[in-house]
Amino acid sequence: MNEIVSIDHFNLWSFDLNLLVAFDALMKERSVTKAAVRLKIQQPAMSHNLGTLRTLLQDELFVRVGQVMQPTHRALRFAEAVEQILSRTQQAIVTPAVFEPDQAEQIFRIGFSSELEVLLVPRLAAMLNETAPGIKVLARAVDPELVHKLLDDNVIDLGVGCYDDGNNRHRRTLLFEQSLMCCYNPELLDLPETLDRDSYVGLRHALVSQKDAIEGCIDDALKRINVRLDVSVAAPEFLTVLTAVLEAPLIATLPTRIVKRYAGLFGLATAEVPLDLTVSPISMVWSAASDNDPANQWMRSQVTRLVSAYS
DNA sequence: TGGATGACATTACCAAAGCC
DNA sequence: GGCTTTGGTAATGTCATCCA
Repeated sequence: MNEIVSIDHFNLWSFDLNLLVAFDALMKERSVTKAAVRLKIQQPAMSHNLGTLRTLLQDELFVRVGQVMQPTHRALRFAEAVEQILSRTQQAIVTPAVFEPDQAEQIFRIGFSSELEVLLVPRLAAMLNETAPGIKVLARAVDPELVHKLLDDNVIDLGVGCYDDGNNRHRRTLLFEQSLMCCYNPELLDLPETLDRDSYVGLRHALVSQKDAIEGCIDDALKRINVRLDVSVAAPEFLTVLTAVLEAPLIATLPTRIVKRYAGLFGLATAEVPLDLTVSPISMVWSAASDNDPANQWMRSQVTRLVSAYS
């Protein structure tokens, strides 16, 4: 088993690694002049390189035998290591960075607003299980006000939710516009099929809130139209809000996608929101530093594809 | 003929000073 | 405090030449 040796950067810095290239050329050509031609430098420059190598390695390295520069025993041993170093370095330089999802082993940390977490994570899990079994997703609810800091601190790789542009360290793409619907338990609330504004405002409400404010995520939209709701329950998870509505005579105002997907499962009735509520669109945000990272690019494309399947 | 060496030119690096 | 400019120094390369 190879011993792992820590790199002494200071000593390597003081040793010009181009000397290894010069040494390799000398080994292959067995001639200072031909080695110089190979590296497209003049013969004296190569001679200087050989002189420096002789000083650093405290060995003649090459001795002239007739027309040939014959390597010493020390040079022959050194050559094996140099060959490996240069060939691996060249391979690392010329091999483009590619991301192979079926081979990759990686954990993606994605911050979601709770609607997107509920809608996307199950499909993301199914997709990864099928096409990229080594990739895992660590999902977490992220406050819109914190998402850019979490990206900066490398706590999350992507954010998907109701997020703004951030600054020039961040990138954002719009995924879809949001709309809202209401749902309630028809056994606890006797409401007409079409709700009017006064009836809606007069009810007790359950809302999703990832902030301290009980008015929840639609707080700004309500303020714009000068409406205040009587909020009985505000919780960060949609599931909590849906079960609250199931148990209590409350009405929930939630993203249309959530209502259409889960209201039926809970036996809840649905209704249009009788207010002109304009809420922020759903975006995906990431750090500029990971903009060209193939793995991050791949995950962004997968999220975009899964989201478009809902549209 | 081919490697080694001295003189000179160019380039890179570093530290100090000035500016915002 | 951070960035840019400037001048000094060291490293590196080329040319010319010497020597084995």
